[in-house]
Amino acid sequence: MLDDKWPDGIKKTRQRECVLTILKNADTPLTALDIYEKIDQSTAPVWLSTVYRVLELLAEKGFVSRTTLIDKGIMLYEINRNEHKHYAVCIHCHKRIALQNCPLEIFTPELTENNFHVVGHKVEMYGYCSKCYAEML
Amino acid sequence: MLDDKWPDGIKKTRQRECVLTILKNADTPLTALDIYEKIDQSTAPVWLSTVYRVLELLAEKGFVSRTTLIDKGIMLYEINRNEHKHYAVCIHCHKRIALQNCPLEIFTPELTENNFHVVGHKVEMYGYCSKCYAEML
DNA sequence: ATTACTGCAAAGCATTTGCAGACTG
DNA sequence: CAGTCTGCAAATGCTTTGCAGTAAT
Repeated sequence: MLDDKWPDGIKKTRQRECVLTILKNADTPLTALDIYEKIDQSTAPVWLSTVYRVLELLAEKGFVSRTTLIDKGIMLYEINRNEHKHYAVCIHCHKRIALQNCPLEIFTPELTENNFHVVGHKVEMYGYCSKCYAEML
Repeated sequence: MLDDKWPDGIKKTRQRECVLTILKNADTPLTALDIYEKIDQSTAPVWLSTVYRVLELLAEKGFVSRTTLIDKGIMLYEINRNEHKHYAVCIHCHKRIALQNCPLEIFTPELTENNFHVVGHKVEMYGYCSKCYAEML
């Protein structure tokens, strides 16, 4: 995906590849700042505002999807690999456990009834992971 | 719920009842500003920062739950009435259609396997409502 | 009376925007 | 070369915080 040429009038730049690579290698959704900090700023700097702009572009084009942290309203980005879109999120340590099942067809009849055209979806379960739950007892 | 006495050392105040009433009467999640604007500031003013503080308290105590708008990271609050927790959200006009089905038992085996203790959950479908979809064509 | 809560102002912080120079195709 | 993109700085806007006075138990 996007290894060679980018679509339309969208140019392939070092900064964009930088962000994309990090997202590809991530196994959990990242904040813009996370991504910024993973970039080696000493040799090939990429500004935080650029990271935001790249993320916005990628989201707009459908290459990444956005979520938010529960408590704070901080935006998280993850690459769309058509998997790992459902998580159990620990309220305490924010660890995310990817869930495999996707039962969303169950909503389909309701949605067609409303003439709603689905583009994406999000499922998150909130609670305590085993470790944090143990600590609380 | 909370009609009479409030729990623990938590005091019942005009401001808190104000916010709570608005949340109870709302049929869709609201932002802090929405709530602030619904309060009659000319006769019984409640400051926006107070609204935030009340919402934080209510969320902490489990009386309201939080969501966020998709594109912007703006927090939405809705009262926990153990229903209407699943929405189809229009990307364009932000209209929310409440969904009735809740197929989340499907996740249960995975969660117990991970020793994850569920407290809450959220399901949101993103797309275009019939009106906005028609406008786009 | 004690402790918690609110008004108010100011700070905090994630995100966005404007503009001039740099780079891509 | 034309049209995009990025560095950089400054602004924006939601949310939080500090403090002194006010109200609830």
